[in-house]
Amino acid sequence: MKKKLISLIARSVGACAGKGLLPDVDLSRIEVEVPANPEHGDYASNIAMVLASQARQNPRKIAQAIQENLDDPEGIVEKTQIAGPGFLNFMLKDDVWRSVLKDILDQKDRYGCLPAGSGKKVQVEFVSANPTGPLHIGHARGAVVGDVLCNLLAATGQQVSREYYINDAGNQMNNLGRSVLYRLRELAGEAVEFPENGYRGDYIREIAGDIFKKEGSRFRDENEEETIQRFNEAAGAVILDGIRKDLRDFGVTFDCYFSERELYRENGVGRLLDELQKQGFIYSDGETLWFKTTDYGDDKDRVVIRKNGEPTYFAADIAYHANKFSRGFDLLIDIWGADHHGYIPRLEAAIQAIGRPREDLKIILVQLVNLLRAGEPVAMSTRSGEFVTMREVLDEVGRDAARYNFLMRRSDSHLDFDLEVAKKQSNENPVYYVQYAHARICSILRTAQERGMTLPDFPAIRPSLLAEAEERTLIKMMARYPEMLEGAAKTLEVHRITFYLNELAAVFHGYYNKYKVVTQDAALSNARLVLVAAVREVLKNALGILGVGAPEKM
RNA sequence: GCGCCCAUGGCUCAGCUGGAUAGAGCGCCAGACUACGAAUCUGGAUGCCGCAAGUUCGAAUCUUGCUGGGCGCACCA
Repeated sequence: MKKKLISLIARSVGACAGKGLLPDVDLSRIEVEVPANPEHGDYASNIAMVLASQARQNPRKIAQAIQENLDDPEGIVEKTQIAGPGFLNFMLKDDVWRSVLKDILDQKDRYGCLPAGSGKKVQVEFVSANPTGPLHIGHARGAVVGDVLCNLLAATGQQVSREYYINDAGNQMNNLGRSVLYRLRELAGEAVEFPENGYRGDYIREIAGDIFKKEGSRFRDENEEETIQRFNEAAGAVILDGIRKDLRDFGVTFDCYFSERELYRENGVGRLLDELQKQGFIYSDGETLWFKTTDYGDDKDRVVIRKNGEPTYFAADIAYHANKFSRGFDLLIDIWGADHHGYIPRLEAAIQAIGRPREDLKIILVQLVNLLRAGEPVAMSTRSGEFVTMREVLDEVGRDAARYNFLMRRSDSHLDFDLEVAKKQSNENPVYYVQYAHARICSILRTAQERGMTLPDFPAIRPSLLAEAEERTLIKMMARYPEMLEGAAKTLEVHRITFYLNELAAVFHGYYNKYKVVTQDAALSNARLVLVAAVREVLKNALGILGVGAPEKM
């Protein structure tokens, strides 16, 4: 709808320019929006004010010229008006609005979506937690935001690949193997002092227990370094399996799990560093190799090969992102915990050094979650093993409520997650508000069916019967749904979907309490059944993108 | 010390990339089921949009400075 109006305005401005009324201007700056106040029309454009400074004319005069030169071959505009400092307001014909109902019922679960393959090839990397322990609640937020973003991008035509990067080469993994070894020694009856920076969670004891059952004290006959390496891999595999299962139960799946070790096979990291050194991005100070990230705005250069000859995490990450691009993606999106924000400049520097514009990598920071129980903070620390896992949250509050709660804030804003509130099935918990609207409509349709009515085809109803203010509001809100999705996809802001859903559900609940859908008047009932069926479809589609269920009964 | 993010009713937060009278939910007060589901609805009170300048037709939104809070600042990942 917006697009149609923009092209109407663009043609009018062009016509004005042709007549010498206006200078030629940049048409890409035409904006159309939905005014906050319905009296200001269905849509409004600020074009005249934008042009005023360029054209050095009174904005109202410009608006008038545009208004007079509007050519509306499809006949969608009922009337226009000039208001305020120079807004051009549009009222659309009722038929235009009612045709939205037809679109929704025709397109069903594709309503609001753009054709597959019409967009870019995008890769989204998210979660990417080290397989050193189960996922906790902070990972859960990143998982949901990433998953929903992928759904959203796919719905708006992008070709999306979901990826989990496994940091399985490095010190953290050695800690894991060592932690297992020490628990195993305890089981074998040795008196040991557990390493300071070891992982203390119970899952380590379980893994050690399994190994002990299988092989007893075999570790005593082995070289310690080799044993740790062996336990790293064994424990990492077990933990990663658990992570995959938790994610799957949370509704999050990946197309690819990419192992950091993969990068080191056939010396991929080394070869890339050599290449960059040839190009002058890497220099040596005799002992270590440095990447000149300051060339691209970082505040200092970064080490890629340590004094001891080992590559840093950053070195691997450069190779990893080069690898991603080599797989043909137009756009990479990384989702990180906000505590990693200091890492952004160096990675942006790196992707520019490997020959990509900065816009080809977008990094979404997800703020940390404050976990509460009935208002009281819950202490969390991975190392000490005192933390609430994603699994526990899932079991306690359920998938739908947990996911919805993570989507109620902008991702860069802190989130208080209260377990008691999230599991309450009450009005404090917005997920049920939206789901209830859906279930209610299903109930209405069941009732209609019991009374012998069937959902009529759109052409069979008299759309002019939908004349109540609430009905018009519902229709207009549903007409905005595709625009909302596009905006959310463009800005990568998934929370917009949640807010939209709350608003649509609110308008519906208000309508429901005021008017009856199934009445003695068959024609009116038919029209209203079509309306609420359309609302149900939009609710279901949006909930589907959020990965939240749309129950028919609750 | 340097850098990034945040600051909007009592609380938790939106505010569609600069628009018209700043909005929701929770909480508080008062009401609505012999009704297609009351997990719902209707009405009411609450705001120097942290402070101060600047940019312009127009600022919660952009710029700069300050205040206050969070997070980073490894040859960890």
